[in-house]
Amino acid sequence: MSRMTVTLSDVAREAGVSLATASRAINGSANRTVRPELREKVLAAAQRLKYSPDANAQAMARGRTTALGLIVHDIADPYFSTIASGVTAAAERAGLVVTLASTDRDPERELAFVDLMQRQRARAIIVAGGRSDDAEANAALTEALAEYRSRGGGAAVIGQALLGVDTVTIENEASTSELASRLHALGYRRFAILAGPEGHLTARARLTGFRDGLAAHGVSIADEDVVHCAFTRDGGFEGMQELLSRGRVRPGGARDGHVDAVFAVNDVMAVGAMAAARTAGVTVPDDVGIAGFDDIITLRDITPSLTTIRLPLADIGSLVTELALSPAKPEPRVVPVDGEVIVRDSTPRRD
Amino acid sequence: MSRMTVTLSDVAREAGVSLATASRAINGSANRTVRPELREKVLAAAQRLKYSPDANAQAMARGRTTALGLIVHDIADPYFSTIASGVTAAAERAGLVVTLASTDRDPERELAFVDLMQRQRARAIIVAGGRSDDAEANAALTEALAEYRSRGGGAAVIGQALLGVDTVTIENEASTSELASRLHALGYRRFAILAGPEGHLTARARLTGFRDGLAAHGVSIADEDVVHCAFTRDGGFEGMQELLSRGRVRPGGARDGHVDAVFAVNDVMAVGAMAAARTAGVTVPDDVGIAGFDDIITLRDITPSLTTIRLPLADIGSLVTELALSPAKPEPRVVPVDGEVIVRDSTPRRD
DNA sequence: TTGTAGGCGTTATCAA
DNA sequence: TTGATAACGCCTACAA
Repeated sequence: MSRMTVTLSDVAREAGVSLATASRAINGSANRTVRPELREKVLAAAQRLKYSPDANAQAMARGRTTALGLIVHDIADPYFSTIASGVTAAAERAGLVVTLASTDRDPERELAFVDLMQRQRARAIIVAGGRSDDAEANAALTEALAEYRSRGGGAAVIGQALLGVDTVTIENEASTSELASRLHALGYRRFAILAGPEGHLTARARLTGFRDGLAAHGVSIADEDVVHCAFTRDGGFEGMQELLSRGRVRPGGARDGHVDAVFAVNDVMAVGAMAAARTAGVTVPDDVGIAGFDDIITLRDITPSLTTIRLPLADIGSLVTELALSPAKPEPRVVPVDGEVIVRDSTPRRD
Repeated sequence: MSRMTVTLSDVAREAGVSLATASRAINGSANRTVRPELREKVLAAAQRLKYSPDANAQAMARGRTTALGLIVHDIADPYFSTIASGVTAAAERAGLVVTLASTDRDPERELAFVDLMQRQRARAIIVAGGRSDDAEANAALTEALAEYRSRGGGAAVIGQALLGVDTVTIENEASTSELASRLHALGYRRFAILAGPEGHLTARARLTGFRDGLAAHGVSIADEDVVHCAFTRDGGFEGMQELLSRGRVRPGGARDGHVDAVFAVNDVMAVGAMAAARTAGVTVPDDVGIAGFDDIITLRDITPSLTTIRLPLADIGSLVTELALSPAKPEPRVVPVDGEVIVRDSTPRRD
């Protein structure tokens, strides 16, 4: 092994120029002024020495880094990984590098990561994933982000606009309301909802919107038909089991008073619910219709195909990145994104 | 806004100690020797000033960073996102931060990212995702990684052991061979394979293993029943369409000479194939059996449930991270990981 | 135990 | 157009 590290000084010496000139030749500084002849010499020397600029040193000298922090609840979840793909794409376009944190829904780890990004002097932080109604956790994160922004960092969030920063919101209520109308128009009358965790704001909005949508048609949902459960596949599975054991959903189809359609507040829950139904000998959609939310790509081919609400997740990822990177306004911006109701085979027309 | 940035010097001054003492008090340097009394004073000052150490400056002064680079083909693909979750977990354990690149299978972007990580002086680089047989691209990446390692970086790969670095290999041939045997034992006799791209080494290994496994039972696969296609859901869909249009798979079940089971070299392809079959009025598994590879979690609930080969993807992610971080050996290590054949409803026993 | 001072690799300011 | 040289923020021998 030769010298541990080749520095710009080495290149300068090799090229027979000053450090300053070498620097200018290589990065083409603002007032680009290096005689082509010298520039060639420097570039050649750099190549010969396999010079690789130290990004940390550059960041330090320039006073700005090239990092972008992304916080997700769980990168293995297709919802988040699709958003992440949009974020990485937008970041690459902006010449930035994405630093990823998968926090497993732990507020403390979210805070820790914001702090970490602060220390890395990351250009911006993106927080994906619905908030809970844990006021303390939200306040802490709000403050951490405010502190981060007061030091010049950008920040943007996907979900609820309650962290005091630019936010891409999902039109949860409007789209679930629309979904409810569509299902009603298809002839469904008795609904149950796998509603997610009680404190989960996104879940709550979807529940509310769905209920409101039905109310507009004079249909209400009994409390016993709203089952709270985890926001995951297993949550959907267990929630449906609960409905089954309560006799709200039954094999052989809905009859007087039984549920004829189940709305799960996200796709993976809907899939879990379908599995539970299957296990119990309940046929979807013959015995009961099922709808979800998100339109996860990997799940587009399940049978029966799932009625759901499509979210442009990758676009949302790009959008939130651009928000986080654009110069901050005095007032946080809120960019709403629509969901599109997609009716598929899991909720056929009822007679 | 007060001073743009509060530095360690500010803290030192505020606490009435020297820069060195402040540094030692805050990070607890090697020979931790700071009177508790002073340490308290420094910590208090830091808190008062909301001091946040500059990770870049620290990295520079210490001569080592805290970054780990992860290269995947497509983070939205559940295969890669699950691996990524294992990588982030292991990285967090090691006190590192993961920098993510989603290269869309573009060799040039892979190279560019290795170079980028080199400049960031990342501690290690992990490359996930099967190689193609593009000798030129592989050689270029091999060289880039070698260069990176010669400068002290760690590197490890998931897939084929042909990049000259530590590798976690998947026992593609052994497991597909085993799968073939199991299917044969279930009574399947005429197979087709959705084989992925011709140059894709992982796809090729799975094809080979499957063929070999069948050969051991005296069964061979006609060339016309091996369909090359993209390594994606759409590839599986189109491949199956091809089999259908060739009349190799038909509605109403297999009869003399028709295919009674289709092996897709990964799960998302298998799902695409099932969709194509469904579209053509071919019932799975009644008319034809289908098997995949990977056991993607999100797909565990599809109907009929998919016979596949389970890979511990998250564990593989952690494992490859540990490899990349462990001190380099003169010879690259190769750690093989077994797949476990899981027979489900998509390939029931044939009479 | 604490402080002084040099160094990490670049960029940027200011003369020349 | 080029070249010294001072930052950038922190760590760490070395000295006191």
